[in-house]
Amino acid sequence: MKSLSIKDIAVKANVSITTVSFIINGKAKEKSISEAVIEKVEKIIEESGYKPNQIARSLRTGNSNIIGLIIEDISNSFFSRIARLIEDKAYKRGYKIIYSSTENSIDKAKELINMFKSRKVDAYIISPIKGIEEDIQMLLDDGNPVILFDRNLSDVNTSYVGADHFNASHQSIQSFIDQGKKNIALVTTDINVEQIIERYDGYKKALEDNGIKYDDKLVLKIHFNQEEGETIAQIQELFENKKIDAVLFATNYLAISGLKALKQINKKVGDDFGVIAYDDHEAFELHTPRISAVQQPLEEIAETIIKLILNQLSSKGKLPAEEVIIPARLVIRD
Amino acid sequence: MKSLSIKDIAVKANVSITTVSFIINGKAKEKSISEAVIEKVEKIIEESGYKPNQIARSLRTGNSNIIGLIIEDISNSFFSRIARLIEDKAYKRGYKIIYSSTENSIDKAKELINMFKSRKVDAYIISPIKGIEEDIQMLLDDGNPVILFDRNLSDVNTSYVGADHFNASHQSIQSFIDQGKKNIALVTTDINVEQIIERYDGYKKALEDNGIKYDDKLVLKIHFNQEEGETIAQIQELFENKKIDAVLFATNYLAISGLKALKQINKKVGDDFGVIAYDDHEAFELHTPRISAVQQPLEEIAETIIKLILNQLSSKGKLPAEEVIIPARLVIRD
DNA sequence: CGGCTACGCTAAAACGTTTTAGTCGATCAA
DNA sequence: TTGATCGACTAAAACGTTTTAGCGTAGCCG
Repeated sequence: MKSLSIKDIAVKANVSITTVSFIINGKAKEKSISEAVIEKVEKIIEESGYKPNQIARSLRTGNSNIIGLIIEDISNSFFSRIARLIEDKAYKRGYKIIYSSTENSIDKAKELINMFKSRKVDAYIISPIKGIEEDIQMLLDDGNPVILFDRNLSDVNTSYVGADHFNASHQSIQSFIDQGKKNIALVTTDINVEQIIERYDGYKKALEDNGIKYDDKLVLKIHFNQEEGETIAQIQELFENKKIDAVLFATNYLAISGLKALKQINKKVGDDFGVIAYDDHEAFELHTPRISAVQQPLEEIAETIIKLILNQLSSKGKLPAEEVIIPARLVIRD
Repeated sequence: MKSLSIKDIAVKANVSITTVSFIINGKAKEKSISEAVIEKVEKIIEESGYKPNQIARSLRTGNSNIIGLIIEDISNSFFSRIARLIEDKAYKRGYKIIYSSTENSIDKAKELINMFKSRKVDAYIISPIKGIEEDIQMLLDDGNPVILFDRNLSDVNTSYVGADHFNASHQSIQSFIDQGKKNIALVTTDINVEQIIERYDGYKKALEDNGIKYDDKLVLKIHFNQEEGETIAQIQELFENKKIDAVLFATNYLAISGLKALKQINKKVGDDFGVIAYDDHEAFELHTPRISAVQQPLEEIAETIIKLILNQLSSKGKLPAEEVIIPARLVIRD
């Protein structure tokens, strides 16, 4: 069963294709189509269940009402939650979202950008990785709205929305120090992205501000794509061999692995061993004792992203890049 | 900067559009284009960075190399994990995935189907809800490959991939009984979908098989879209007012809420109070004590879905609907 | 009465591909 | 010599829309 086309409707209504198109697009009044014809055509459309072919539409108009969202990994709860919020908000404004994960692979990221480009998405929301600066610059040069989030790319002049990682990290470490902790570890990843570096810088600066000497041996950089088992082993090694009374995990999945590691070596979180995780997770609230965490304001981030995108879409000319840094919240538990 | 079209390439290479198209689509040999021309054109394409406009392609060929994935909620870890696996596997076979969440709204589900339809996706993977049978039937009538997963729709004759919810639930309850539990509660939702009903049936049957009388008061049906606070309150009420020594949560988010509820009223999970969650979650492994869970074999489900889809896509005629039920695994912890 | 504008509608071009049905010359078998 | 086949390529239709330009009639102004 072939699906209906505008032509079928035109024939049925005994009017021209043009007329039907005007009616579909709400230009009937403006183009002075008579009330009678409008009603007749609308009735036929209704009855036949005709839906315009969006592909033909896109081909003709050059836009798609689709926003492309490129993230690191949809199965990470930070991203899946933000994706959901963005999807929701975009949907309410008449936009659809297509998303896809890069898995931190430069090649896949490039491919995704190309795919979105050849599908003529109207705008791009990207949590980028180093190595795709050129591709992003090309999108910008072609006049596409692009918003980076979560991580910024300093070499390229785009709008960006993200949390204040430096301060959140600084504040976390400060809270440890205020509790009298001295030997504070940082478990982070080796991916070379801004927000991870900022968290590291915040850690360092807080130590310095309090006259505590930075010790390289207390910082563990986990290789990004490795097996969880190995991660756990490395973390255990850190905790068993060093004198440590507090630790900041730079991502929520590291914190999860870290908590598993602690559990296995039977080291308890508590007054004499503090833990803070960056990015909250359901498991932290449930853990005994409950784990403190830095919460990124997801709702606000999503809302800001959508606002910036819509601004850019509705303005003809290019808008100046805008950076929005949103404070993160340290939630102290138990 | 307008993007290049096949015509630009043709002009540059001084050949016809047709020739370029043949080369792009690997039909050069078959259409006996000379080696020299092939090389020349390929070089020009390479240098200019030309990418075919997929929209025009789709319009002409009627397919898109895109598979539409419709799920309940991307921020639920079960779905986001399966989405990631499906995306990955599809990607390796040259297909892209577009996904979107229904939020259990019939209207949104219908809209999504229409959106995918008008974008001419090649196939549909849907975790359906009751009320969209007709829409799915229409997709089938139009000859589209459709695979349902997670939940089946008995009124419509589609392929389906899902876990064996009845047995998993039965087995869970049986394990409680084997431990000597007598008053076993079930916390489930009121959404009227097959897999939830099967879990309920498994619960009932296991009690019956062991000569335990089914007690309506031990079954709590949580309204789907309600606030978490209310859910927690209801669960607390259940536990405080009834004599209960074990509970099966029918979804992982209910289990999360349930554990929060238990924590607040300071009821400990342990030998005299057993908990099993349906669908595993990182929080369960980390909980003290660790929480047992029914694991759906995500990897296998994703793989099976993709296989069925590809089979249908590559066979011309319609294939008979196929139901694949995959056993779930009860993981007993601590 | 001639020229304008408004009304109600439509023909046809354009968007960027794929694909069918050729064309034109050269080679080949009979 | 002729008809068929092959090699190398191409013109043009088609996919389903949107949109520009325009057509014929009627009413109105001066």
